[in-house]
Amino acid sequence: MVRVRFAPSPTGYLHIGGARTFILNWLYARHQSGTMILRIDDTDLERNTEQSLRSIHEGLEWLGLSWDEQYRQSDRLALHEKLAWAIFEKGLAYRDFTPAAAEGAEEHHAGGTWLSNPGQREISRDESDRRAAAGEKFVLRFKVPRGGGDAVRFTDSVYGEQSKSTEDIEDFALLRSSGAPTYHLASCADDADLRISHIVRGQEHLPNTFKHILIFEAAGVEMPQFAHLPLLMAPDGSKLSKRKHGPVVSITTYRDAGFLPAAFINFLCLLGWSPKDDREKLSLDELVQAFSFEGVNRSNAVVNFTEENPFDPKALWLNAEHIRSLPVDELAALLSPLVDAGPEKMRLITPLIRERIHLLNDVRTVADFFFVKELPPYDATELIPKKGDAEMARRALVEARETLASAEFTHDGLEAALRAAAERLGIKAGQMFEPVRVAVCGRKTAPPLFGTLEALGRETCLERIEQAIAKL
RNA sequence: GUCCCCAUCGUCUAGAGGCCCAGGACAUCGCCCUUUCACGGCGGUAACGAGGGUUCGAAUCCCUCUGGGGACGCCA
Repeated sequence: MVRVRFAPSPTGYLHIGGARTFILNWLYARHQSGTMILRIDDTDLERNTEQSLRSIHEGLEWLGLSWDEQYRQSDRLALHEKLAWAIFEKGLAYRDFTPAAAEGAEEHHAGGTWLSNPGQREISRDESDRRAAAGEKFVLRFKVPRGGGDAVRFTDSVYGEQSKSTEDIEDFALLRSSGAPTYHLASCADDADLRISHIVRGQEHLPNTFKHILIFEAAGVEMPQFAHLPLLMAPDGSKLSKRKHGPVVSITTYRDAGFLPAAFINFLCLLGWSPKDDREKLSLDELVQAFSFEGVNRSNAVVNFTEENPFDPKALWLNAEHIRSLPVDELAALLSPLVDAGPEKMRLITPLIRERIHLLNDVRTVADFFFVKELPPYDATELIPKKGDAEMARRALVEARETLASAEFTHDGLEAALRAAAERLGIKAGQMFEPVRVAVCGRKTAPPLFGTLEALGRETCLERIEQAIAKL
């Protein structure tokens, strides 16, 4: 039975790296008909915030990927402590009475890896118990085996065979001097208790895994399978971080800009994973179907954002692709709240703009003229068609006014009427359409003309053409 | 400093010894379609970090270097 978990610590908003970890966990769970667990790793009381917790839920809610079980680590402290002392009783952990290092003490790193504080491992059990009973502060450390030349080994589903000499693993802490469990202990205790079968997380945890293996072994529980994911990087090569890169890495930024969750998920999956068959655009079902750890890459992936363009161009393209493949009614329903338009009108407009927007919010700029009473001011010279002059523009508009007053107000009817009008004036169709387009849209770049006229309605069209004539 | 991981076009990637003087996608450039813009179609520019091996043959295997990233906390 596959059981996976996403275990964020609520110390900041959910960013795209975290979202990607969640998504790949979720895909694996669904692919295997397994269980997806959300576990809030909130053992660091100092840094936890309720706001962060809300942000995580908000982000995951937007993605629309559900989880089956939820836990909060702070509710399970007793479990963690119990494991720590069980390990201690087995003689695999010891009390370290060394006072906490002063702030900024860096001398550890001077001569290689720090392994343990001098003398502490050797304190006898009796003395250790006595000093603890006397109220002396201590931190409980794992007693990493020394001297045997042993190595800790495991097989990562993504990175393959891994091993690390125990000589390179320091005696990490299990319990702090406050008695509170550390991340390593709490995480392993919970993973064991929740019977997590696969630990899928960022590659930054790869070196930690050796410590976790030691804990699992000491706890005498079945070893979970590990799968580490390549990291998401900023274009400058550094690891994505909330602090350094700000809102561009927040998942809500994508939501608020008008990404479709399906497109966003699709994009994140393609960073560090590939279906290996040249497919780029995949639906959620296709992703679930195609996902496997074999498809996960080992090298880090850059999210290509810049100051001017906060979104990776490929993300934008994928979003446009997903938008285009949405049924008109569905897309119209998503769009109408953004521009405060009725569903009727929006259904008419949607087919005109759906090939022209990358983000849902683009509707505001691409289709703005559909929703304003008064067109923003534009230069009268805009009305002049190619190879024409103001007089031609005026004649075209006057003719258009006549024509549109009586024409059948449908796409085909309007096209026929305006083409005939152009012929009557002896000008090219384009020279007829251009002034009309600018008159009704207020600019040269706009959606297809006939559909636009139809959606705008006869009254508005005539009004705007009238105003344009007045400008000339 | 010590340990771990990684290394194919600008970016995301395919490639698990001959199918690769390296394929796809985005971006970019050009052409076509076209009433503008977009969509679409066609085409171009563009990559195996370096050096050694192994092999008849290496992007693919091994070693070294270089480069990048990560971890070394009583944070997670």
